[in-house]
Order: sequence, then structure tokens, then C-alpha cells
Amino acid sequence: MESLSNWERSCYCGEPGLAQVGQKITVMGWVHARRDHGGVTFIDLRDRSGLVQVVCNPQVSPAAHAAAKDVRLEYVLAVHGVLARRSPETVNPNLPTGEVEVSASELRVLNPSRTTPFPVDDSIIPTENARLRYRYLDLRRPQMYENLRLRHRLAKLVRDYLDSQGFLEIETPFLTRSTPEGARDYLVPSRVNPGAFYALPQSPQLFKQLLMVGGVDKYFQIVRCFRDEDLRADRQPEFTQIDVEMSFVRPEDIFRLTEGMMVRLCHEIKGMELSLPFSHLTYAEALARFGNDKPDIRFGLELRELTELFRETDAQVFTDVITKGGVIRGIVVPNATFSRKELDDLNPLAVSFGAKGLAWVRLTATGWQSPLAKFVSDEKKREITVALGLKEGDLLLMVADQEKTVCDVLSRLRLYLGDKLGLIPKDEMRFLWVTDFPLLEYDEEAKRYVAMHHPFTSPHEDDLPSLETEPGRVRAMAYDLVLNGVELGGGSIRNHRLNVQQRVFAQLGIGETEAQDKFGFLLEALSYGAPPHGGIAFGFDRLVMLFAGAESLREVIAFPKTAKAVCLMTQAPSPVEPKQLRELSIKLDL
RNA sequence: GGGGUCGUAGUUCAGCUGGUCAGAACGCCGGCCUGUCACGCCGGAGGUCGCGAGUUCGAGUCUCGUCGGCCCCGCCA
Repeated sequence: MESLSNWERSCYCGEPGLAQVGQKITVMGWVHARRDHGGVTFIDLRDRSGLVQVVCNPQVSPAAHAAAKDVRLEYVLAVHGVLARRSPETVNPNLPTGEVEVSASELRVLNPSRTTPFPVDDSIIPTENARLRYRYLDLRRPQMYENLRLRHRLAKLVRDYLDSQGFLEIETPFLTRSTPEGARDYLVPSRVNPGAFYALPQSPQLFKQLLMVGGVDKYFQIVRCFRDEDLRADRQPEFTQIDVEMSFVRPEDIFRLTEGMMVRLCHEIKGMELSLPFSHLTYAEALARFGNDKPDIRFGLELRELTELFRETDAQVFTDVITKGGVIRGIVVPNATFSRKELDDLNPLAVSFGAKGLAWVRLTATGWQSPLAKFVSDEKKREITVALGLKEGDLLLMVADQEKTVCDVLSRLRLYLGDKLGLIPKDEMRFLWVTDFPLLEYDEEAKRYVAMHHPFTSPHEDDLPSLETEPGRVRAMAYDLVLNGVELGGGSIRNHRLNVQQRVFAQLGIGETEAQDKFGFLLEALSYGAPPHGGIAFGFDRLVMLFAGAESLREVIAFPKTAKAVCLMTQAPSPVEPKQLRELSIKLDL
């Protein structure tokens, strides 16, 4: 093992080309491959930029050739030599540096490596278990480096854009106080205040509002947030938000700012030109047409309302549901070439989505083909066929149940069909604003209303009078940004008027005493000339994931956690010393 | 908390209805080779089949439990 001493790297491995032929260069990196021909040894040296072939020829340097004999995969080398042009028959067209090679005059082993637990190569992707345990090896794979680089570039573009729009990046505390509502908090015990805990922020929500009261006017932060909830492919316990807040704004101002940002990101990263403005749907429209509030609008297969069309039929499975206040909705698959088996397989799928069953009608040359055919009169069949514009070959898939279940099942079925039928243009970026969310949602378990967005969201001005009389019907000045069916961000105009905030708290069952206790600082701030303000926050990890075309957040996070919120590399979380617990006045009860 | 799925050599995997099923490729170790780039050739080492019970004459294979990875539901203002 040798030291770097006075050696200085002259270029990255992926950089040398014909222009540098004849120059003495020094490259450093990892041994990606070694081909020993006895007389001459080839080493592919890799760093983050790519590969270059190093030739160790005893006629050039006996020492380098001898040193190359003991070199193994993933050893760290420094190589000094002349960049040579390869003879035409030895050019490797698959390598960006394939026209040249480094003729080694000196080769230093800076560090050996044990045999790695898996190959450092994009050709075989090891199990996620191994990748996460040895993340530093996984990160050597070109794909992972590209993901990290993409993440960096996006962050920089976001910063530059918001800076150009007059925003200040301001840090807010990580050690803050736990607040009711929302996700479970990660708690941090306070040593100097025994029995008291900080909470890691689920988002800097209140701080950014207080910055507005502080006259900052335009704030942003690319900031870590923490939520102690169960994980998913698109959910990590700590994740990064692009957090934005502005004063004296309407939703349109937030839309314009966001659209400008996304236009720039898509242009710079993908060379795509987005058309503006983005599509808009109200929450009610989204639910009616797509069955959920984050529809993928890259393809059709919209939901169809069928309740009235089937009300006067003898199809008892349908009429029973209608009697119980349920609905019937469906999806028309144009020109469906499903085999009978494929059709039958849809039923258990629908059941797995929560349906009791899946009804279908296929329009053939001879009319309706359907298990329901004998329960529907010919006249009704004609009426339904016309109403839905069914054509020969079309397939109508139907679910009857309570509205929520129907929406749920059909929205998932729609995505499944879109994917299976190849209707989703994978390289499109279709942004969508979803607006007019309900302010409140009735929580059956808690037997009270809870905030759909968060408790600081402003009710729609027009609905303000009915906040107490019809709380469930009040719309919020809240909006979500959806990209290709993924909820990318959400925000709202906040309550800047003290009395409105107090009225919302009251609807949430937060009494005056509790409000003072938990949010006193906010209510106080609102009483000192808080400007109208609002903002938005984007899931930065999800943004990177979508731009990378990755299937999981873990692909774009350097050191992610498993589905059980464990870091397989550091083995966090871990038990701590009794002494640490004593200092914190904490006793374990396991 | 619930459901599904996976766990066999360092890695990726094969191993059928229980009975030569302890296998392949790559990697690793040794040897040969001066133009390879998935180098080639010869030889070799390497596995408590995640772990624990059970069924059976016999379990990698079946059953139950358990641990871990992944996916989903609940949860995620």
C-alpha cells in the first residue's frame, strides 16, 4: 500500500480522449476489471466519471507490470502514464474513452479491497438487503451516481430559480415542539428539561408562517422532514421537502411560481417544454372522473356514472346497492380484446382492491354479452349503450358499492388497465392542479372533524359563513400538485385572521384552552398584523424519483431506511447505554 | 396491526408431485498466456438450503412459529 505523496490527479478516468494523446496523465480510481495476459495486463480503472483502460506493459515499465499482478477488483489505484492512441483494431467503441488508453509508467496501490459482497456493476443488481447493508459499494454503481447527481442538479435549479424570484432560504429548527394533529412525531428527550420532549418537524409549517409575520415575504427551504409512520416505496420516515411560503398572495400566484419552477426543471433536465398553464381539476371533479384526488391524466379510461341507468333494471346486485345508498360506476375500455380468462382474472383483482365483485358488459355484433344481460330489458340496454356511446368491441366494467369503495376500486382498476393496455405514455410529464379540497373531513374513529390539509388552511371565502353550520361542505383554499398520478406537492392559503383561525380550531374540537396551550405562539403572532400568506411544499425525493424514472425513493436517497425504518448499514435505531437513559430521566418499559 | 411475496455458495439464480438435489454462471484462490475489453485455457476451494419446532423411514421441498428484505392495506394534518 502506497501513499499519494505528491501525486496530483490530472483528470477523471472518463475524460481522456484523442485530444490528450501524448500527454502524461495521472488517473486515480477503482479497479473495475483486470485482464492478465501474462505478458501484458489490462486494468479498467473506474471513478465517478467512467472507465479508462490502463495498459501495464513490462517493456514500458516492469515495475508497473509487476504491481498489476497483485491488483484485484475494487483496489484503489493511482496510475501515472502517457495517454496513447489505440491502434484501430483495438479501439473499443462501447467506451467513451475507447479510442485511447493509459500506458502505465508507474502504478501505485493506494488501498486494497476485500472481495466485495456483490459485484460493483449495473449488470447484476443485488438484493436490496445487500445493497443497503453495503450502501457505499452500491453507490459506486454508475446508476446510483447518476441518481445522486440528478438530485444535486434539481436542488441547485430549484435554489437558483427561487433565488431569481426573490426568495430567501432560511433554516428553521429541527428541535421543535410536538403539535397535535397530523402524523406521529419523532420525539427527542430534553436532558436539561427532564420529562419534556422536542419533536422533529413533520414540516416547518408554523415557522414559515411566522416568517411571513416577520415580514420576510418570500421564504423557501430545502428541508428534511420527519414522520413516524409506516413506510412505502414512496414514503421514508425522513424525507426532503421544497418548502415555500409567500405573503400577499392568492392561489394563482402560487400556481404561477410553481409552474415557472417546473417548466425550468423539465427544460434543464429533460429538454422538455411544458405547456402552460397546467391542467386544473377540482377535488370533486377529480373524484368523479378518476376516482381519486391524484389522477394520472396521461391517459383516458375515465369513470362513468351508471347509477341512474341501472336503477330501473332487475339486476338485483345493483338495485340492492342503490337501495342502500350506494352507487354504480364503471369504466369503458374501447375495443377491448380481452380473452375470457383475462376478463375473469379482473374479478379477483377488483376484489383485492376492495370490491365485492366486478360486473361487465361486452358489446358484440349480436348485442350485449354479459352476466347481467338477462336482468336488463332490451330497451334499457339500448338506452345504456347510447348513453355511454358504446361501440362494438367495447367493454364496460362496473362496480357497485358505497361511493368511496367504488371510487377506490375503479381508480386502481383504471391504473391497472392503463398500464396493462399500454395506454400510459411513459416519457410524458403531465402536471395537474387539484383544487377546492374540503377543509374538513369527518373522522369516524375520533368522532369529530379533522383537517384534510392542515389546521392552518384558510376556508374558502365564500364558504366562511357555513363553517359552523355545514362544516363538511366548506371548501379549503388548498391545492395539490400532481405529476403523472403522484402527489408531488400541496399547499394552501393560510389563516392570517385570528378569528378565522380560532373558528377552524373550534371545528376541529380544539378548545380555547388547548389552542392557547399548543398554538398560543401562532395565535399571538396572528394578532400582531399577520399578512395574508400562503405557500406550498413539494416532495423533493419524489420529484427526483420521477425525473429519474425510478420505482422507489430509496434509489434517489443516499442512505435510505428499510420498510421497518431501519438503516441496515449503521443498524440504527439501536439500544443506548443505561447512563444515557439516566441522564434523560427515562426508564424503559418493554 | 393485517395481507402477499421472497430468503439455497461471496453474488445472481436453478433445484418439479418429499427419495444422487448440494447444482450452474459469475466472483474467489493457484497455474498458463503480449492486445484484451463479458479476455481465453487448466486446476481448486467454497453452502447448518435465514433460524426453530413439527409431520415423515426420509425435508432445501410439506406444516406451524420466528427473523429479515420487498410490495400493498390500515396509518401518512
